[in-house]
Amino acid sequence: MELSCKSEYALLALIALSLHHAKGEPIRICQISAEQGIPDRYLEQLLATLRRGGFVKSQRGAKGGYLLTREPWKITLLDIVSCIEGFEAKAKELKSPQTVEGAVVCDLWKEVRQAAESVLEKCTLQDLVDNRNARQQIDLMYYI
Amino acid sequence: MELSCKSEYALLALIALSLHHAKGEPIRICQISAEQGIPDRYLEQLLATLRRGGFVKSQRGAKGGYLLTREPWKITLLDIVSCIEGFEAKAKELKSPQTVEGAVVCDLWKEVRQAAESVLEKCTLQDLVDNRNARQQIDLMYYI
DNA sequence: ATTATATCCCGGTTCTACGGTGGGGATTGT
DNA sequence: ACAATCCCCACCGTAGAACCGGGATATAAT
Repeated sequence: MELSCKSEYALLALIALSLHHAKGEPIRICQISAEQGIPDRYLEQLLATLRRGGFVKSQRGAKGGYLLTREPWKITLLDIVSCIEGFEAKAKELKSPQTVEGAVVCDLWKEVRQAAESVLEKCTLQDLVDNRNARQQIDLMYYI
Repeated sequence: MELSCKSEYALLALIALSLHHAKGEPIRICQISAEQGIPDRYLEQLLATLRRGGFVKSQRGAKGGYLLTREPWKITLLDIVSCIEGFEAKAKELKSPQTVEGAVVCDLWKEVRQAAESVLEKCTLQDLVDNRNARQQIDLMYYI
């Protein structure tokens, strides 16, 4: 389970897409990258991965951009992170332990991974958006 | 939180040290590396890190080797992994988020990390050793 | 004292992934 | 036609992982 900058960028982009999702209009890469401070050419790659993962669809040409394919509450964060971090993580698991000690540590690893994944599994993209809106309310109160 | 091969090697080495801990005799690097299938020169580096972290002490010269400095039940796995994966992980936290969305994702990251760390925190080196012994019993039963 | 044994410490090498950049091509609304 | 926008492929620099060598140093046995 990796929690790299990559996954963070992907979540930020999907939050941005969720916020505009009601309108039904596509959002441009450069718009997201400007709002969230993500290098646009890098974001492009991540959105391509998310598109292949079936989370977003793209519309090419003028007035084009990206759209969510599903409602934000139908996407768990584990789905997203798994897509971004790739499936070669599964390949790493395949190295079956040769010793008793190796098996014990392997079990421990699975337990830790499970703990992390359960957090991501319980949380949907909509939950993140709700958190964002709640936090923005708080910030506004301080501003007044 | 990284769960790399590095940490796995370190845990295996410390399990091996725990198993021989009662005798009070030091164990050589080459013995551990042979038992656990760890490249000896690499293991040397990891044991040096663990020594600087205060988990093991070394005895140089003939009949030398490594020894645990504390009892296995006084060492949590979080202690070990934190020592091995380094403290620059804390530096990564320092990048305070610039946007509301960034803050939300940062909170999520902390939550995931906390979940993983709590698993490691609850488990001591002795627990690992006990698991190992229990598993070996099972293997023996199948063998008979 | 000498020697064998072991760690210690310095360095180098190879490989992979991450974060990021660039160029050219395909598609689409106006 | 044209501009806007995504698509694809390739590249670069850096960092860390995993690993290897060589020599210095400390210790025990002789």
